[in-house]
Amino acid sequence: MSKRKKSSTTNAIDILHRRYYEGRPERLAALEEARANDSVARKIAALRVQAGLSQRQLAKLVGTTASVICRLENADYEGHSLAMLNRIAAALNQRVEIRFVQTDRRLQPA
Amino acid sequence: MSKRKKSSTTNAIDILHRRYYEGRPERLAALEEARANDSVARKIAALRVQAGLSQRQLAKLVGTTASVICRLENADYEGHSLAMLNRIAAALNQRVEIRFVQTDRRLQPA
DNA sequence: ACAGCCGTTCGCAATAATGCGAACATGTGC
DNA sequence: GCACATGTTCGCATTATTGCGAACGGCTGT
Repeated sequence: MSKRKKSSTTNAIDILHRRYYEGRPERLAALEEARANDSVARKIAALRVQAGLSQRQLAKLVGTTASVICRLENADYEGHSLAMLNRIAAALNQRVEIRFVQTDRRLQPA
Repeated sequence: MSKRKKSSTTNAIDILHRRYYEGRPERLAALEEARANDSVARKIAALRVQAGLSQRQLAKLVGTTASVICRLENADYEGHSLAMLNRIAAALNQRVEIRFVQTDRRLQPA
């Protein structure tokens, strides 16, 4: 595990990444979790809008209320369950697919 | 849910599908949910074995106990949460990726 | 102004997942 | 037999998510 800095990076994100996350599994996990939550929230919202539904309409299809949908579409929400994702997916004629992908290599800029 | 259903009839699955699932969103959802749960359970187990870890070892990495891991690896378990999946993924140097894919047409055995 | 729909936030009860230890059955090697 | 490790199931306390109504601000059209 060499620590030599090989590339003279001018990218601030890389620097910040090295400083705050590299070698800190907990922080990396928290980062990934936040990213995942945001991603899921956005996907739900996108799917709903794409289907031309309001939160209340989707809520009715899913069998819940608008406040619940709103909560799910919030990027900061951390309570996503597969059960709920499946219910939403089923209501929108979709299915949820879950994959585990390696994160060994460096992450690329979004 | 039955795992082995290899009949000689080529359209038995189609017939059963039409009879029990078509036009019944609730049953379709339940079917998909069972399939998804089984899939997730298997993926967790596969990842753990692939990493050469026992349930207790993974539990320690994740920050829980072996009984919890065992529960997660059970195909009938319905309580999968993104939080737990992320914890497991992080412990195994992976990240969870979620996708919604359309299931408009007839579903096909993988 | 009014009615209507939109997304959003709050609070709280009810439900469900997690956390944890204990115990069991199985298999392996000493 | 014994010790050890594995996967498994059970019960129960703790924690978190869901369910639901109510209310708010914003926006549109009448």
